[in-house]
Amino acid sequence: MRGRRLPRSFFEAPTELLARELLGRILVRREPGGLVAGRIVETEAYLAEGDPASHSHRGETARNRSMFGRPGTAYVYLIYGMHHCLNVVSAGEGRGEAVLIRALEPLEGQDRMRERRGGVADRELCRGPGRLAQALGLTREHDGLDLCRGELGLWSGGAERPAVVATPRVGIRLAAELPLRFVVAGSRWASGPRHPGA
DNA sequence: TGCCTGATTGCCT
DNA sequence: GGCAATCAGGCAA
Repeated sequence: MRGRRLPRSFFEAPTELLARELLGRILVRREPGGLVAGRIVETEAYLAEGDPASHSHRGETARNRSMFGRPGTAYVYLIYGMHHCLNVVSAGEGRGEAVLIRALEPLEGQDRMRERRGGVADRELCRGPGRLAQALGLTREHDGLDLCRGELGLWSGGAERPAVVATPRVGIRLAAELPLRFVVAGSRWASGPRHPGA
């Protein structure tokens, strides 16, 4: 059902393309207590050039180092002092581009997710980048992990590819007009304050 | 050294 | 719909 684990070559792709290709894929975390997994239904692309909203826009720092790592690396950062967000490094090593995972459809380990999320409605378990990171128990400790091997990984999912809608990104001020957010059309699991039209 | 801001969330009115 | 919570990086002084 999860298909096969996505290889390095999958991530060595233009960031916008990878952001689309990640929709419908399965994010899996294998932890001592069991498996926690969900289907990606919403992503955002963050580019190296012409994208002042990207963490890499001002160059490499101690915080964003892993964003410049090999494609397939996890970049996890703390935002607003309290929420973690998971990104997947794309393009090429040293480029500083990544895809933010914004929402999942829970597939496995929902009990574990409910514990971590404090008993919210199931629809809220992984709807939003901070929420899914909390549901999977991801923190800065997971920053820099290789998604091609180890406890955290991405799987191909089924052969069917979902219909994709592109919209402006959520919650940013700079370059807010660029249509770099991608959503599985009609998914009830997507976040988005309020998606326009769809 | 200090101030300001942010790829968010959830609680309050 | 508004706003506080909370902290590290980036930049000005």
